[in-house]
Amino acid sequence: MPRKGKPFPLDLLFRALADRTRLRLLNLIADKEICVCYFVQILGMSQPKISRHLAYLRRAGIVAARRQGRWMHYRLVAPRDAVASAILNETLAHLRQMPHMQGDSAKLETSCCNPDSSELPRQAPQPLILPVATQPTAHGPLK
Amino acid sequence: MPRKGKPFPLDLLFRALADRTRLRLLNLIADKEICVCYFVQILGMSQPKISRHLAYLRRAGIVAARRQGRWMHYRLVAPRDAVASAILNETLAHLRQMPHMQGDSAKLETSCCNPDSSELPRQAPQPLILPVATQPTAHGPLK
DNA sequence: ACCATATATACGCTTGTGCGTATGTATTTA
DNA sequence: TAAATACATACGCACAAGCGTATATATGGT
Repeated sequence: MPRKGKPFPLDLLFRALADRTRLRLLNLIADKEICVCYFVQILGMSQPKISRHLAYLRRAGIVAARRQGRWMHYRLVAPRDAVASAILNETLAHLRQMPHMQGDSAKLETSCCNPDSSELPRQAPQPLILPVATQPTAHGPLK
Repeated sequence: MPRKGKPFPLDLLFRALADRTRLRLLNLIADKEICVCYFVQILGMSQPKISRHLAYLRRAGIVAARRQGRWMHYRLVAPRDAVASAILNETLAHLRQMPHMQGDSAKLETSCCNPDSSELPRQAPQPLILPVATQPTAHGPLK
């Protein structure tokens, strides 16, 4: 259950959701931790643009980052506020229904961070399998 | 059931929801048609500010207006997109739970558009009772 | 016709947002 | 230590948002 901490203002959450790119990022990130380079490749956008939107989501308290070597993995985190958390989860559930978003998710399956496997000792980063407690599922609550 | 018309972009809906004043307006309007003068009195904000936010919501296709004499009554309308409509309804349901919003709703019960009843032939405007089909309830879908 | 009322809109300002581009920072590899 | 990689951030710009103030518009009353 999401705890009821500081009164996370709802309009802050909605501002974070009020951008098409950020919605695509959130949909991709909804199921599992994802590396920045995947976002760049799947959305076909510049790395600074992706990074800035991720920073926006991070400041909004919706995602968190974890460093693994050179790579940064982003994951969802539940807003402190119960209502905000519920709305976020409901939104993510709806996003999964949209064809456009499903297209992104499909690309995630077949894509790799470094497509040119010429120098393959450096593998594409794989997301950590987090403990279930902090690993939100597609349908369930964020915890 | 909400029809699936033009692909109402979700980020547009979220931009409309990304403002504290607009959220308060939507919460007040959720149950029944409300006159602008009520908004002004309950939220304690300037009339142009209220009017501008209502215009914003109108342009976003979330509310509609009806003129009755000098007064303008605003009501909710369902976005053409099914997902947008669902998220809006879920958001409204959550708003009703928030103490701050309940405070606004409580004021609506005891407030009147023209508190100085010295010249009372001109009564405060009462909302029309619309047919059920276009009158969204607090819990149910917007139609 | 004239005035009052209710609401909408225009104007000027400040702040926030999104973006491309360039540069900074952390980490690994040679 | 130097170069390369992955990512973050700073800068400048164009534009949208939000606000107070002033003004326009529409309706009703006299």
